[in-house]
Amino acid sequence: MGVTKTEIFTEQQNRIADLAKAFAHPARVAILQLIIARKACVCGDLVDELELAQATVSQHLKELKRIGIIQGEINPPRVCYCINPPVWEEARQAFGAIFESFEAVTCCN
Amino acid sequence: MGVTKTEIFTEQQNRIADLAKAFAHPARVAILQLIIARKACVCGDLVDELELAQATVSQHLKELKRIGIIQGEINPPRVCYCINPPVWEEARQAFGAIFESFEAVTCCN
DNA sequence: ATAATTCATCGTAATATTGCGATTTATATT
DNA sequence: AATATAAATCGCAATATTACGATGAATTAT
Repeated sequence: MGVTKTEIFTEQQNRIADLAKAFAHPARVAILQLIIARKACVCGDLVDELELAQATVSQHLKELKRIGIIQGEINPPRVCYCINPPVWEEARQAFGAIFESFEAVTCCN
Repeated sequence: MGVTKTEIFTEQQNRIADLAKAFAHPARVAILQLIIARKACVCGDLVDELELAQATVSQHLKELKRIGIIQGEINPPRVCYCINPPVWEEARQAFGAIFESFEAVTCCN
């Protein structure tokens, strides 16, 4: 039904899925990379760098904010975005744990 | 339009987005965790473990196969799934690189 | 005050995803 | 051959996502 049955999964599984969504669209990957590369926070420069309309970029930023992986500081008339370190660390830990959980033991090889 | 403009992003950005999609739905996270936990490959046991219809599980498996992160071995009448080590390693590297690229230097704190 | 800017949000359109029942395919068993 | 089992695929419905033009809100500059 296009509606994910979140209630049948664990909190952890739902959170991992959410964190993964931050990277599950190339525009968001590009936005995160730009924010990181510029160390200083980026704002509407993203619109210039990406071939996407301002409204589209704004929507991706909103999604990244919802997940919590970035934060925006209003610095009128601009808004300055940067990585939110605690959530970034949370994501690193979560994915690190998953990747470590598998030790190349497969049956079909 | 619901259609991602993949052509305006780099190969790498598109690939990372694809790899992230493997983890961007709680059902797929659960499936990967089950496959890993059972070391031996899981097949339709997934349907028993998850409260999802067989058709739904099959579709998630198809997506994971498309990405390449799992592989299925036909072992009639069952199909045995397991992690595809090279792609798993690719994902680990890709996310590792991203997470390392940020060193807690933010402007808004 | 007025105009210019930056960005968020609204509304809309198009496409994608999620989920499942029903069916099909493929093989094993009888 | 007929049946049973396992899994993929089809077709549909419902919801989500992606994208953008237009508009609105907030602030700065004139």
